[in-house]
Amino acid sequence: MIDENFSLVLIKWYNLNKRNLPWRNTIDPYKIWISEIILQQTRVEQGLPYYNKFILNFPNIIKLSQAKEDKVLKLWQGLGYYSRARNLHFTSKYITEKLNGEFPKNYDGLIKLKGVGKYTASAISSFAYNEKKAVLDGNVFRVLSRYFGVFDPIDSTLGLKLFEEISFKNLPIKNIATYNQSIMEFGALQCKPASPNCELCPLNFNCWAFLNNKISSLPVKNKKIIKKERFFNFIVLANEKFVFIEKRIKNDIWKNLYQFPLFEDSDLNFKPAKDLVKNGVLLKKTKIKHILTHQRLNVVFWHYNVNKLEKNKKYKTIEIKKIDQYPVPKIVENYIAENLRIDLI
DNA sequence: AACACGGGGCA
DNA sequence: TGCCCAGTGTT
Repeated sequence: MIDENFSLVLIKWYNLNKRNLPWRNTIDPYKIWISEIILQQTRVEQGLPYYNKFILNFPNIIKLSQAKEDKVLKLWQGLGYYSRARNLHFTSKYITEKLNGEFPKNYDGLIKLKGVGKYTASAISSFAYNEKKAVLDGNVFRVLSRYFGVFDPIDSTLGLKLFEEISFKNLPIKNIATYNQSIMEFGALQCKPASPNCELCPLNFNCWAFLNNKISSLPVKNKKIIKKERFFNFIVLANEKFVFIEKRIKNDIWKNLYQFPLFEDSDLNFKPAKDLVKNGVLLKKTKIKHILTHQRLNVVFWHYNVNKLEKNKKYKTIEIKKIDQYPVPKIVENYIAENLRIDLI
């Protein structure tokens, strides 16, 4: 499955239709790296403001390596998949301390970095160094499967090998970087997942899926995701000035983010332990459903007002006005915004 | 090979 | 609701 015309058409389309994105105006591997990590499983529109914030706060790898993890996670707050931020920070220190501050200059060096897999190593090595590597992301799977009519599941081992072969064989002789950008941009803007406008597609004259009316069945994916039901009870224990928080340290969602003291239960019948909330007055009880990719969270915020916040071994007592320094999950951020920053207490 | 990991947008 | 998004690390 090789089409000599394929890459030429895509590059031509790209030059006419590409968006102006900040990471495309640089060959600084650091900035390209940041953008690629941010964009993993994330739409350009969602990631763009985070990229700008990141580069503003950490213009180079030294600055990132010197930062506290809390600050890195705070800048990442709301973007999800927080291991990306932790690995980004870890790798910045690794490059600064162990690689003498020098960014790896090829695919083989890049792929060894934590948080950098096949896709990202291909992207950085082609964009920054014009190395001959084909990017293979969600967009590319979609474009290739439709154009060449490939029904092998993209999440199977055999399917993956086949797509790697097809994508590599269709690389142009030169302009690897531009071609890789082209096929991804084409997937994002033209060959969209749902209802693409194939009538005005520059590849429609030779697109297998279009010619066979199979656009909506490609690409093929095997696995279905199962949602786990969980029951979270956050105890917001506060007086006028202070509140308890804790850090999530287990290998679970939101690792290394902060939250109000959490009591996870197996159903909705939770009641806060008396010794924790003694002398407290229940001001408000807020129930919220929070849907993640793999989990359905049933969250209850139990908001208690107390006169005095006694020292607690398990929890950290912080000033409410300083709570914005701590990275928190989106649902906690929402609660803070609606209940703690305004004059409720 | 299968699974865990967030949050938002769209049909 | 279910699927997808510039995927990767762990088990």
